Amino acid sequence: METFGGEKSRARIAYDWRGGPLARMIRQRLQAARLRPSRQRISLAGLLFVAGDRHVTAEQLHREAQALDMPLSLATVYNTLRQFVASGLIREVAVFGSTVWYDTNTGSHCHYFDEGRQRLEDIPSDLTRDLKIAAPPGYRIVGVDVIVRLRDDETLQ
Amino acid sequence: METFGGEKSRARIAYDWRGGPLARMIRQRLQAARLRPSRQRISLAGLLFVAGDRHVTAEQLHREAQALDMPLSLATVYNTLRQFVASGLIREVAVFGSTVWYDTNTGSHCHYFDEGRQRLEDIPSDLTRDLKIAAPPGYRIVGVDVIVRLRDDETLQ
DNA sequence: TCGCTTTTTAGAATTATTCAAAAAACCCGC
DNA sequence: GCGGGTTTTTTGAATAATTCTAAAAAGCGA
Repeated sequence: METFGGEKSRARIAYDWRGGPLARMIRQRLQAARLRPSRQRISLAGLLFVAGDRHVTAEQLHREAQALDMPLSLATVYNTLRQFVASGLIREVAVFGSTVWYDTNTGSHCHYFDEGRQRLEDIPSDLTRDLKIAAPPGYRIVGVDVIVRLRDDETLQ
Repeated sequence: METFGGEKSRARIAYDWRGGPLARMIRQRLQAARLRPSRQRISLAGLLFVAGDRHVTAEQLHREAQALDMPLSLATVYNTLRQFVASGLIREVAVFGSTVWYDTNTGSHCHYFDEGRQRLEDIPSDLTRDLKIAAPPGYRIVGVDVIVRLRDDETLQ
């Protein structure tokens, strides 16, 4: 096991991976979505798509990027997440509270929200398949959000 | 058909109903929830519970109260709605966007959200009955929110 | 009515997010 | 590789929804 070992080398790692094979895949993904592969977009896409399904807020993602010395502003995180949503790379999830959550899994599925730890997670099975929903006349369904709010037994009382 | 006919008489109506039979029922409801029946709480409960199921934001409710010359501040509307939620008189609904919605129907049911007109409505049948949800070990389910987002055909394109 | 507690209020503070304009980065043809 | 037009990013201000704070008002029991 190896630690990162200091500011400089972390910076190099954060910078260097942008030339690697992972970065090439991400560039392709961005290009397919007609988004110019800028440093910042590649960095953020890296964080989002490297490790399976993720659920993050803009603030969280920004902190993560900073911890890895990826130079980008909070505004860019917000902009980029919005663009990624618009391009269908990720999706928004409506949760209680004032914060918007982003989910890298764009398929049809539902969420648990842990109110104590403020964490969002996928529900393994797709519950929405069981729902028989019809749009009222004159309307079209643009999305279905199911969120199951949880409290862990300690927090509960 | 009769109009309200001017500021004064609207003010009297808004004030006077607080002595009537409706107000008595609302007082009882507040008392049952261990909330002191202040003018403001009675006024707001009146707006919320007189006319069947309602879906409102704090801002909307405040405007409504002002239009009826009920004297109360926006902060009170926010406080009161939070207390009503805590007492189980109403419930919150998680919707996209930064605004919290309140629903006077506390039973298990789902919602349509009209994104064009920004309006929330109950879905007649209770879809959640079809959902087979289990809490992960160590957790308890404190609520299930299903919101079906709609666009009307004009707004759509 | 008096006095104690709860509630309300106005306005400041906070939080999450968006906006606007300037600076920087990207990309194309040469 | 280099200028020039376009796209992105950035900083800081602006906004929107909500909460907080301390003081004033209202409610309530003796």
